[in-house]
Amino acid sequence: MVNVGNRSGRPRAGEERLSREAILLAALRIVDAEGIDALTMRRLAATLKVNPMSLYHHLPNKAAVLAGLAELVFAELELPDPGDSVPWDEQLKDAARAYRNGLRAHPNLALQVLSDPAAVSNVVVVTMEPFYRALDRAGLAPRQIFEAANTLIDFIHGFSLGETSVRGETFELAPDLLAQVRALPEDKAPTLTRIVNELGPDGLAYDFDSGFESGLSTLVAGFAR
Amino acid sequence: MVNVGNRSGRPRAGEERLSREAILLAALRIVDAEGIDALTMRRLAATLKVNPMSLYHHLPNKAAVLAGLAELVFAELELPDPGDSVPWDEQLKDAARAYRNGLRAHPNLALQVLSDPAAVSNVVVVTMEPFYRALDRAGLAPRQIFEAANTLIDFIHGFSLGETSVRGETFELAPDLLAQVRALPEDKAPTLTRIVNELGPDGLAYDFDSGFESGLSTLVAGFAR
DNA sequence: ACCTGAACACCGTTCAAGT
DNA sequence: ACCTGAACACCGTTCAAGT
Repeated sequence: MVNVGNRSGRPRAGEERLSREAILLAALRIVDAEGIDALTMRRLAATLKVNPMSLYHHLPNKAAVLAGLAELVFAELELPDPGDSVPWDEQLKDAARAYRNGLRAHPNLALQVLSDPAAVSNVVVVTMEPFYRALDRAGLAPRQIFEAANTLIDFIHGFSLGETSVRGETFELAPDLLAQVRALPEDKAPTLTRIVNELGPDGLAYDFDSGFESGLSTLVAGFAR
Repeated sequence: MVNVGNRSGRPRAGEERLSREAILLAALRIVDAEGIDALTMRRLAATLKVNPMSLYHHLPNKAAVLAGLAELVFAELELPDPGDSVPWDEQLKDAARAYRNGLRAHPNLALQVLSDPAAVSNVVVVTMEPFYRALDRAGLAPRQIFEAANTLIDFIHGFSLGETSVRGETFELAPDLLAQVRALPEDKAPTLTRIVNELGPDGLAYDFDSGFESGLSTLVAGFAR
């Protein structure tokens, strides 16, 4: 492996070995492959074959790296806008599905992304047009559109949090609901116990896709009231 | 300050200076007061006037401390169950409000709590009875009850994530929506731009309480369809 | 301006030794 | 079993020095 110029000193113009973008892309690869805890400034520098301190010329600190990653994930997000060729509720659902899928593309980053107010605020501005357009077509008033969009986003965020948190964890960490309920003291939660038993093991095998669709349908019905 | 026995060696029975519970309570105080990053094993030991390594006799590692904190927060959670004296939708809303308030009690811990699958799974079992009872009274089938409860929980989680993330941050981090939208290129997001402009600065002053209520109403209407 | 090396003030955790 | 002290293998970041 040729060691192309890890001498110190300022590189000539156009020969910079780093850039904010290159650093963030390398960071994203680490996080995607090994999780958020694997991302350290030193590790990041090593994969870029650079001194750890060099990073600080492009990003002020580690928090900025994480914020930049949230930005990257949302920048990749492109909600489809089928225009008015489909009913408003399908338009809304499609946009919601695309948003969920965008978050799933980098599950190890979801927590970071969803808890970064600046990133979330920005994504609302950049990608929410299909949401607003669909809700407008549904005939809602401006205030209702605003609140409906927020409610839908909150649902997707909460859903994605659950969906991405479970991934990669051992199943011991998400113990079987049926067994847990049956271990409850008698009559501690009678309705829950009855419902869970009626559903049985098969009915409780949670499927994320159908859970998401169920939530979407409920919300659309609620908006349409 | 008297230094009561920081000699080494095993304490006599009943004179143990530590316990899992005491450690977790001390950790909770640190996190509540100074945020999750302030919690280190060394810092935690210092506030307990104990050697850092002593903690490891009660909790296997730092991850176990964080998991224990999530457990604590949810253990405090007590959803009111007014029984059948109120309509089912009020019963459901009240339980949802109580759940939200439980998460707000420790905002610095919300992220940790919501992303801990074991803790979330456990809270569902222990506190969701009012949700299930209300939805049962609404006349939903078991499968619908299960999915409705999940949808409601996801909404509350997503909402709480937004609510607690913004807290304590400088407002620069959640830039003004109106200004952001107006900075967009012409016709990038026409509907969004129109709606936001119609609402104006006052209409956009987001109020978490009314946002939560709006989401609850939408969901209840959707469940009742 | 951009990269480097040494250094500072921390981390979580292992291990051997005390009682 | 429970607590301690020293040590290991890390962190993020500051600072002075190179070009």
